Amino acid sequence: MSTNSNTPLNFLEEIIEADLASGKHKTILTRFPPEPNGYLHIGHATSICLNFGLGLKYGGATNLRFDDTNPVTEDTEYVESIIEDVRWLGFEPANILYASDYFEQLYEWAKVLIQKGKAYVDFSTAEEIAAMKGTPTMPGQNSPYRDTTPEENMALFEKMRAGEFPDGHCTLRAKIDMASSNMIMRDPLLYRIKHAHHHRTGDKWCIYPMYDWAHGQSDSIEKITHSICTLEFAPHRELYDWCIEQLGIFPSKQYEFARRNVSYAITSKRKLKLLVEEGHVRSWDDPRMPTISGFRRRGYTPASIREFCDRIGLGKREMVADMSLLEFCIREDLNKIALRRFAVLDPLKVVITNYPEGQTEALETENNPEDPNAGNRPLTFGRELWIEQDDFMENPPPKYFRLSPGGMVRLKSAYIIQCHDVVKDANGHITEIHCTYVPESRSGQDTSGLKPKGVIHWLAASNAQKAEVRLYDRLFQVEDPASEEDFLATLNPHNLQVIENALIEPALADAKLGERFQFTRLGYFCVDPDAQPGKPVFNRTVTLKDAWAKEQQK
RNA sequence: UGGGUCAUGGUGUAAUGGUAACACAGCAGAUUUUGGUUCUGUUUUUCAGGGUUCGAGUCCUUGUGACCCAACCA
Repeated sequence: MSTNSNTPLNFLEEIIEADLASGKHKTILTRFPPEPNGYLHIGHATSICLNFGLGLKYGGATNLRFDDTNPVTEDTEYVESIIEDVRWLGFEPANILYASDYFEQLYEWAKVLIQKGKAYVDFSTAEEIAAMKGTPTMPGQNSPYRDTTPEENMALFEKMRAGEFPDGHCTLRAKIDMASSNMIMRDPLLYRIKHAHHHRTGDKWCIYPMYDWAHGQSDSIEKITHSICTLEFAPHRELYDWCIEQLGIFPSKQYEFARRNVSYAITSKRKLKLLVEEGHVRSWDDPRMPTISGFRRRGYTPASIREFCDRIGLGKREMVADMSLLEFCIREDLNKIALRRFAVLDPLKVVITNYPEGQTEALETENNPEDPNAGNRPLTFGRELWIEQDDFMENPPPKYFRLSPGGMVRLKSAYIIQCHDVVKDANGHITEIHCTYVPESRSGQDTSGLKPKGVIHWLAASNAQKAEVRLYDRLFQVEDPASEEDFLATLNPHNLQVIENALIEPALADAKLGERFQFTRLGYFCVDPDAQPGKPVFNRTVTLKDAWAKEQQK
């Protein structure tokens, strides 16, 4: 989160600064409250950056609190991955807490409500409750159990806890207003019976609080000052405030912002799960997945994701941020820090006919032109080289300034070469090209006076190594796959291209997990966890901007 | 025919009654031993009607449109 005072404040920052200025709060405390029932995705990342960012910006703090009130969907596996993802993004929670830590307190508070005549045990079925709920335009009807005495309710609620009723036999409901124009206020359910094993409390409980009874009170217990959630919870705010007021506890306040979506991505838990289960991707951390673990494996840096979250802004209207902004952020970050390396993904052999057979020569090139401190590395030049197929055309179109028959090109950090022969097989496919090099054009001591426009990367056949390279493209072909009737039909068939036998320079052969590189002229790449000693595997994080590809599309 | 939230370029976000701006994307050019980076220029904007005002994206009013709410999910 930027602390630049020149940047305009978003509406939450305005609220916080007003609260701080008025003395309503001396410091702020926010929270990120995931339910541990799935893996975190880019949408969660924006919420994490928002909550932790505000805590940091205003010298406050942020809790990570698991909203673990529904034991049938939750698991410690998710707890662990969520903690890992939050830390990977670069944030350290002030406290790692669980709504389940507050079950006893929430139970006591429910009894307070019962004593006040503000809650009752309802034996209606789910269907009956739904039928009595009314509709947005018609008031609901009171439950026949609504006027049970506090004494009776207290005994019944204790029986609920004691396990004397089966699942779904009854619920505890707040007694508010069945005619409220806000559907949420029509006697909301507070507790339901679930004889289920909870990942933290085990079999201690068979009644579990609903979101509305757990969330606000958990905020209050932790003395959260600004409880930030998405817009769909706006109608819940009335109930949030009602509960806190009935109990007379610390008045945490809820503020809503619009969920921040990203184009070409999907954030529905169900749909993400489908992609994994049906094998459209390999796993939850597949580099094509919009999960935080997917972005991590893809090679995105935490800084780039934080920068993206800062740049997309914040508001209260439905929005879809451009994936191209995320790509801009990762390129911007990696351009500064990634070491440059040569790799040839689609090799074409070049023979330098005027270079002595068996001879090699040591050259040098910069590790990162954006960072003088990154130093240099050695390259080996020789008679036989590899270049990209794309960097040679027998019949080049206008504006093509790479290699072609009779044409000249600079081999980066080496010599200028000129093509004089194209060798083809019986089918007419080019098998290799023959060139001459200009001995006096050696980089750094060029006296040739030649200025070819094209500069291409290359590898010496004598020491090029093999590697597997995985090229990823957008998972979906449409900007908003979630709105499609069949989102699977919009999967990009070319979202993954595996190159088994790419060639890399020796300096890349022992790259370690977590290292990121720019493959010169190709894009940014990182080491995949599938890599083994002697068998490197690289993922393409993002391509470089490609003005030539754009020119060709015209 | 209820309530809530919202409406500014292609996408986002500012402008808090006083010249509609910034970023990304796009386009054009300069530089470049990465068709990268960097730099310069540039196309495109206030949902509609009415009103208040010297002056309205902003205030009032009437519409229109979008999203959310009738889970023993969060």
